[in-house]
Amino acid sequence: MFSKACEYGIKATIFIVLKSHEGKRVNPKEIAKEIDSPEAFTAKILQALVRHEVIVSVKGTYGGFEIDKDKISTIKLADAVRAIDGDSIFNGCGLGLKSCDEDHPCPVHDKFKDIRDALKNMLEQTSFEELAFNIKSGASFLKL
Amino acid sequence: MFSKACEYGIKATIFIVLKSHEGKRVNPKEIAKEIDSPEAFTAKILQALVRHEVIVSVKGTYGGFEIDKDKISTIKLADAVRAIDGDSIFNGCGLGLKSCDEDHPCPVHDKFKDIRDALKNMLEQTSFEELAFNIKSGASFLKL
DNA sequence: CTTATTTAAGACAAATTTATCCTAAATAAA
DNA sequence: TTTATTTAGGATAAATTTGTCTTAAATAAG
Ligand code: SF4
Ligand code: SF4
Repeated sequence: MFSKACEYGIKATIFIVLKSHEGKRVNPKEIAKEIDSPEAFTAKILQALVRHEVIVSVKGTYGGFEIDKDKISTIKLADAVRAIDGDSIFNGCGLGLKSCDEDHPCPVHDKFKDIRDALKNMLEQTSFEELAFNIKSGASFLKL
Repeated sequence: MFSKACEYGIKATIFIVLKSHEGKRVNPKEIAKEIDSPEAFTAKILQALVRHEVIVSVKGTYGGFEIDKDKISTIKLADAVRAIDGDSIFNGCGLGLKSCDEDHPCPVHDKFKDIRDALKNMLEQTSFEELAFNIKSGASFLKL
């Protein structure tokens, strides 16, 4: 479904939201430990999230990654997915014809479109704040 | 979503269904041309479909790949997907935790489960015969 | 039985994704 | 300003997926 990079990116963003709520910044080491991911690879993914303005980085002592407090509630799953995997999951799908449209669809188009749209809606409607809240309350987990 | 191999496998199976309806066998060359895929790689995928008993192979002169006529209507998208990509798409998902269950879910579990189940249902309910019929009627296409 | 034909299988190669490592650039503290 | 700290970026490596090629095995026709 998602690339490994995207999975790490989503988990990392949830953790950063969690920490940003407390007004704290986090570094790649801490993040990788928390989400059980390879540290250097995670750092690369964080760079991509910064470039796409999903998260913010601060260099130097006491630096790290964070999210603007008043922006936290606006970030959706789709933002992280788009930053890392692009939007192929939103428009490309099924049998991956080179140039497909409603008038020249692949055989699974009608069946597939509904699933793809449901996925798209879910990703665009689910906020990281909501996901982070469930971690905090112990309803869900970032590793194991 | 699906691997390239799985995409080719699905298209190939649709084409084989189409030909089997006419009582004809097809070889990898013909299949690859029809679905616009690399021939040798497609041959490998056909082997996997044979091993998983989705299609049947006949060696020697006038040999090729086919599907038992009375079995055609029973084959579902899920059969080909399982044969090639395994069942990770049916149970693994979301953030890919190592050992996840309802009691120890990842943060996206609740959101994700619905999509995954919808996908699973679609794959298990859609028959290749139905897809092949749409090709035949010109409602959908295998390439371009 | 012999031969031509076709799939099966395994070794190999290319491309992509995942992951690591080292150095540069930025920044804040002292 | 100097130094310590931290992210950014590029080179490299490992693993996986995608793709090719050659030979073996099976089978039907003649
Ligand atoms: S035709 Fe429809 S289902 Fe098939 S690849 Fe294009 S958008 Fe996806
Ligand atoms: S969505 Fe549910 S089943 Fe999928 S990885 Fe997360 S916890 Fe596991």
